[in-house]
Amino acid sequence: MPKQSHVNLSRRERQIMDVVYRLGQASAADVLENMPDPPGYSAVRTMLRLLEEKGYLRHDQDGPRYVYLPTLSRDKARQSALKQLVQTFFDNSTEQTVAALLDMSKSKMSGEELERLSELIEKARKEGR
Amino acid sequence: MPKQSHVNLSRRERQIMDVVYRLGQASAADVLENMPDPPGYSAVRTMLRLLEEKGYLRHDQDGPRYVYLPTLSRDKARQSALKQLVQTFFDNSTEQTVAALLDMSKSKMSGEELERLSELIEKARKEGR
DNA sequence: CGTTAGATGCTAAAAAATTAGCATGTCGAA
DNA sequence: TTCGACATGCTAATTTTTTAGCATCTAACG
Repeated sequence: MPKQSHVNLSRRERQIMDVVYRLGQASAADVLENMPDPPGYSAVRTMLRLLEEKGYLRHDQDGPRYVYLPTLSRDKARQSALKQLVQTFFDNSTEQTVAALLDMSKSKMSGEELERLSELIEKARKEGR
Repeated sequence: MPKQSHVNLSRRERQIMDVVYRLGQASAADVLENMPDPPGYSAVRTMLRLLEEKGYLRHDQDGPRYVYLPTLSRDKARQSALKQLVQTFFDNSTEQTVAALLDMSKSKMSGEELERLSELIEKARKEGR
């Protein structure tokens, strides 16, 4: 079993990373507001500092406060999260995963969205040849 | 922020749940073999017991040994994991998620698979009207 | 210029997670 | 039947995570 860095976060660390990825970037206060069962402000700040020490986050100065950003690009993080999920829950089958996604959200998707997806697949098919 | 049960697992708990979901069911030894940076056998057994206590797993007796299974159906677990991922990394956009999946794996997908996906989308479009 | 609101740095205590160890039970083969 | 391999049950110690508190700094505003 190779180790996956993403999998090595503790519970709070992961919760915080999720918030940061969701928001793109976040101050301690932002994180606090967007966390389930939030601890104190101080606790959040400590975790952010730790995550930075461990290399998962970096911060920019925004006036008086720090704004934290992931060091791993959203794109890479997406890929790695998707891969992990597809492996764990869908036997590594992209097809099954897409099927589940469609099934979950088809009622919420517009015709245009479905149209665009259709085109994406067509493109993939052509490139495959 | 509502709390998501899946998000409340500790690191080891999550690693173990992932293995169990991946395998469908697993003995302590199975889990051990399929874990990154595995601890001792004893530690794994303890976690399995705890996860059962907390209601995430149940066990069947298989001859002399326990085989653990998730209490939440794979289907529900899939949905919940997908939802969480789509929210965190794809701005809640199914379209973007599917696009990323295709992009990640189009080279590995057969023509038939792509064909079937195409049909799935057609079906969703028709149902949408 | 001085005060205040809100930020950080650092440290240490409290709580939770993780691990290992030992006693015990059971099944199958010699 | 007895032994060995391999389970489990339970408990306790260790390690990591998680939290809070206090001292200090900074920017903005009256």
